[in-house]
Amino acid sequence: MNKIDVALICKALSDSNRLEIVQMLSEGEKCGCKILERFEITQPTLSHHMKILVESGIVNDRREGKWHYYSLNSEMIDGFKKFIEELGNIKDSNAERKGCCK
Amino acid sequence: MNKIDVALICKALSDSNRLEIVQMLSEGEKCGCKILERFEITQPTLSHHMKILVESGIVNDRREGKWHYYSLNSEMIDGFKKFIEELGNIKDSNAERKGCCK
DNA sequence: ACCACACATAGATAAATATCAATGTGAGGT
DNA sequence: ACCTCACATTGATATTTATCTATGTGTGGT
Repeated sequence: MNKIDVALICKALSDSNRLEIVQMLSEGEKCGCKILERFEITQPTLSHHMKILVESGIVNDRREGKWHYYSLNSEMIDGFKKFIEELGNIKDSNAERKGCCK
Repeated sequence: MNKIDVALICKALSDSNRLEIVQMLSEGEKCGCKILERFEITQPTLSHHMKILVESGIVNDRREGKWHYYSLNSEMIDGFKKFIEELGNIKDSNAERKGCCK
């Protein structure tokens, strides 16, 4: 997973409504109206948020009849976690800080 | 660490320039001008990005004479990692999906 | 054929964001 | 005192975003 993908996922998670939706989906697959119940937003707004989550790749959208079932894309989540896990892990390679601005 | 903090950090990481800055800081503490060298942005733009990173809490700013030394705030990074690590971990609690839209 | 329901799309608006050129600030060196 | 350097702040602008109301689309039931 590259920097652009990760930045996109971060953008998707940078809204606390969307973050909460992802947490909800940790409980398992859920349909749109079930998600809508838990928020004080209108249906078009939820639709907008779901689109962003799906386009970032971390949420799957499965249609069945009238309904849309949303779930987490665990491959994507795992890739994202791996990237984040490596953030801040010091690489000795060129960890010198001697020369600065000179 | 709560949802709002995490959303703020995600917002900070949702720009690929800033994501790259954080990766750079994984190498160790760096001063602003050293960071600026690696990007094709102006100094005010970098200043703007650094402010967002510092305000999100994941980057520290240490002044020394004329310089600003930036480094990762490992407590914050760890808290963030912990939160992300738990994303998508299924909680059995109420993982039923039987009733939907009815 | 019609209606109700779940969801999407369009259009509008207010707020936030990324970026720049220009200018301010504060520290060190001469 | 003056200049230079590292960085911040101030507008300004173009783009993106979150949200709404209103309307469209497709599916299932009667």
